[in-house]
Amino acid sequence: MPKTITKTSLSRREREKLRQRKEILAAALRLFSEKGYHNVSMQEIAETAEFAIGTLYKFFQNKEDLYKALVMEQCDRFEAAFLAAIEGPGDEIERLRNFVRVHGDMFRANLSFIRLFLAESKGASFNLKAGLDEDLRKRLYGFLEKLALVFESGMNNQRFQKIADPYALAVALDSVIDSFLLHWVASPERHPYPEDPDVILNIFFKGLIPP
Amino acid sequence: MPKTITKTSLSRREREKLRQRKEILAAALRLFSEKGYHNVSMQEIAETAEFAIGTLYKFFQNKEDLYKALVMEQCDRFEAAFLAAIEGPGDEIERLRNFVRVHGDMFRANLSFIRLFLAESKGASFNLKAGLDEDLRKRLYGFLEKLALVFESGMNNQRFQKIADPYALAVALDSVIDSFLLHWVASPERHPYPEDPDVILNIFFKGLIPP
DNA sequence: CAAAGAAATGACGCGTTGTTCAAAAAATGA
DNA sequence: TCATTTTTTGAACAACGCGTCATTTCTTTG
Repeated sequence: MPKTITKTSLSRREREKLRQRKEILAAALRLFSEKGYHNVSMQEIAETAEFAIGTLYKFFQNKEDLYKALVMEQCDRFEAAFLAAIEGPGDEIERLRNFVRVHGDMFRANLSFIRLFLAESKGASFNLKAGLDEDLRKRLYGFLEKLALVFESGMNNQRFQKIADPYALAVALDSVIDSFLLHWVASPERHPYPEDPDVILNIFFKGLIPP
Repeated sequence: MPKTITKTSLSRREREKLRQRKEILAAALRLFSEKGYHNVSMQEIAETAEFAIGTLYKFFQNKEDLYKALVMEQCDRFEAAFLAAIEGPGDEIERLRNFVRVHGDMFRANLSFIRLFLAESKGASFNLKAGLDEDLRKRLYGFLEKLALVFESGMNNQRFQKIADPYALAVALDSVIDSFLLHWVASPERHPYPEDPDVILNIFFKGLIPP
């Protein structure tokens, strides 16, 4: 009767549960990414994950709950990767380059989730009653403030000129990257996401109007 | 029996029909903007517009049709205004300023539609079976090509430096404006949409890295 | 004014979907 | 092995919403 569970390793039962949960979320991710919240039924998720409908309700209170958990957990991964890039080593310019690069990498590796992610974080998502979008927007703002710190720090040590408010620059850079990625998703051959981060960053680094 | 209709003025009946159609679309716009496609029922639209459900089907084949017509007609207005700005008089810089300004004006005047517009044109919209988003994306691309011409022309007559591909610049400017507007919608007092277009344009005009 | 035609109405049919729960199956442990 | 507990299952339920169409209301015309 192994009631006690070590902090680091869970009981076999619990590990099994987590595995199942992950499988359900994986199936749901695939479906939601392809068809959107309202065009996927619990029936469908259950079939794809090879569980009975009832089983889904052992893990998630309802459909909304399942969806929220899915989006939130994916966002955790994205946020962690982006933070690592902008708070890692290197000067401000190098960190911005890393950010652009990691953004591209993450999106390439999670193609199916991109559209869902952009829809939820940028465009208005009317999927859920109690706004998931609000939670996500808050997280985005929090991240943008940290990205703004990179610009601010660069301005403080004379590496950057004060051409705009740091937060505004953060907003701008993030949106430009997302736009480039969206174009890349739409037609990868016509609008490839640049290997060289400076293709994007030069828009910010260099001035359009000659000095 | 006024069967013949002048090209310019329609019969009383037809004018009446158009008025009704407009009223239905106005009601639908309000509802869809607030709650999104899937959270608005035909019942609700009918009640808001003060018609019977059946009447809606005199004007639109089905719910999707109604929604598409709504979004498309709104986009017509936006596109026309934007085109007037970037193809109007003035040098390239002035035209870009106009574009930023008009963008702000249009959005301010159509607040309720912004989120819907961004969701449909930027984020993935899974609302409809046969992609409205694809149509809109095509239109967006077409417009961006015209916006790119402004940058190209500026480069050709030495007003602009060739810091990036003109189309890339168009994508970037458009996305930055939209992002600023989205932030403004979320909290108008904290992130006001700048009266002075150069607050946004300086990100492009001036270089972050000193020459 | 009355008959014929046109338009508007909204209750209802029908399919869909989220959620429940009693029964079946599997796991447990003595 | 078998009684007991835990987990899984999926048919049944209830709610909902789109779109239809028989009926009513309004308009036109003779």
